[in-house]
Amino acid sequence: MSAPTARGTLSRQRVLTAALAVADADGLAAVTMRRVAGDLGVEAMSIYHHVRGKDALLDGLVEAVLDEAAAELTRAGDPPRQWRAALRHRCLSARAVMVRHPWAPGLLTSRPAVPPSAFAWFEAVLAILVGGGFSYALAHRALHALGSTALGFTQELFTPAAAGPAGDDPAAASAQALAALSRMSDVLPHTAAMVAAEVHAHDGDVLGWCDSRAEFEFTLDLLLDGLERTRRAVARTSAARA
Amino acid sequence: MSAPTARGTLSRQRVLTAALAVADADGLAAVTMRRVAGDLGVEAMSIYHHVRGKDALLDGLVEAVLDEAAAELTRAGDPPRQWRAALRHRCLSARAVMVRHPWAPGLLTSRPAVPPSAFAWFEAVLAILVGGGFSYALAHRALHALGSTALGFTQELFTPAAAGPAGDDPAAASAQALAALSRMSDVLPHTAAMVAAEVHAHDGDVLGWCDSRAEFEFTLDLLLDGLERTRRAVARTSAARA
DNA sequence: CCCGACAACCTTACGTTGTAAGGAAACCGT
DNA sequence: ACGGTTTCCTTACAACGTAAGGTTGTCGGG
Repeated sequence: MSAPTARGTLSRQRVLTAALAVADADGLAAVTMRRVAGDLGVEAMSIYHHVRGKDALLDGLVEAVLDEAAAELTRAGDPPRQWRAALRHRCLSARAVMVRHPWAPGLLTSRPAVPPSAFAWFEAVLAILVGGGFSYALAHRALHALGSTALGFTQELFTPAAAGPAGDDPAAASAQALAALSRMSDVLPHTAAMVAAEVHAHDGDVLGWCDSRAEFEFTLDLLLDGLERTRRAVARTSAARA
Repeated sequence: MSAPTARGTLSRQRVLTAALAVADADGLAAVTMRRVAGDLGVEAMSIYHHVRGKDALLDGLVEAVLDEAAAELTRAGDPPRQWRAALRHRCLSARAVMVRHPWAPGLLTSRPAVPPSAFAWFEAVLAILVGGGFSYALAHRALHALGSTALGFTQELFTPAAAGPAGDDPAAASAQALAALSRMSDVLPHTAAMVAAEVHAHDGDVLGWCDSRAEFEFTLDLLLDGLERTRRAVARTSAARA
């Protein structure tokens, strides 16, 4: 017969890396319980002993990607001191990882809740910003602006679903998210501080404090201003050459 | 018995609007052949006579959303003359529609190929930009910069898959995309012109002509510059007040 | 040395999905 | 009235996620 299956050879890690290999090779759609198990020489149900289910597997995948991003960050050398360079450094590192795993951005934004490991990333970005003299309000806007484009992910950061189950009551969910966040203020000091500052500024309007319309316009104007400026710059240089 | 099903009552339009209703009500995951058919009082297989399959149904959905965006555009009044205001107008219209259909951005970016109707949108944006004095090169960058954030969608615009089936040869696919595009130069003059200009500038490096790394850095710097500027502006006003 | 407990792993099975194949029924032009 | 075409239904299958429970390997204590 074939060699008896080596017992005790599976593990959450092995499952996750197998899933990642499948995604890299054949895309996210190919990441199937049966396929991942098969690649490990094992039956589908077996991996349920190491991963709660498909959703947990996908969560594990984003976790893996974010870990890789963190690794990439250190691999790319010491972070610059200046906030601008430091942010650039971070964004380019994130992008490098996303390019390696083209399925990652889609997965990130499709996850129902913000993966916990992502909070660490945001916290670091926030630290850079406030360290560079940004107010929490502006840092908040900056986070959104850099969001989908530069960080490669970010959906609605503090969307109700981010905090855990809270029925269908958005107010309760929001309050719950706030509570969860303040409980983590030791690990995520800047994030917690930012939320506190914003909540205070909007004076209890907890639901609307992340006014995405305003965020959107802010980002949009940032881009439009920048485009206008470079347009003028280009016009000037070509005029000078003539 | 129940009333005999009225024949000839179905149509691609009815199927599409039913699917859109399902997506709005219960999310994109609820858009199932059986569910959509059921909501139309019909069996699953029946709608295959009006839609080639699930994929075509989803394509139809994005088409519907983009049509709605076009409608929103005219509903929001005459477009401003200035390129800046005109672009802003367009982006905000797009956003309004995306907000109405939260599942839309995810669907847009998850579609394997750029939906044809999206090209019309890009063409219009390009027209605004070149009308405002942008070179094709800069307009191209602007398109990417506004991309995911401001337009709400845009993935890799001219990704090989955009042009149709071409096996696994990226070079062939790219050439095919170019050919398809030049064939449409009457409908999409600016798009075709931009591509032509860029191809010429990069002198045959067809594969890398849409260097996403450069695009990324351009957008990133646009944002960082803007952030720095507003940070300084805020610092100034608060200093003046003190 | 054996043996009971405990993982790790497999088997079977169910409900759901997309869709291929072909049958029945209504409509339409002649 | 009737043949053809369109429209819709029935049946069926493969692939998916996963619940339930059986089997087998490993290991510590008697």
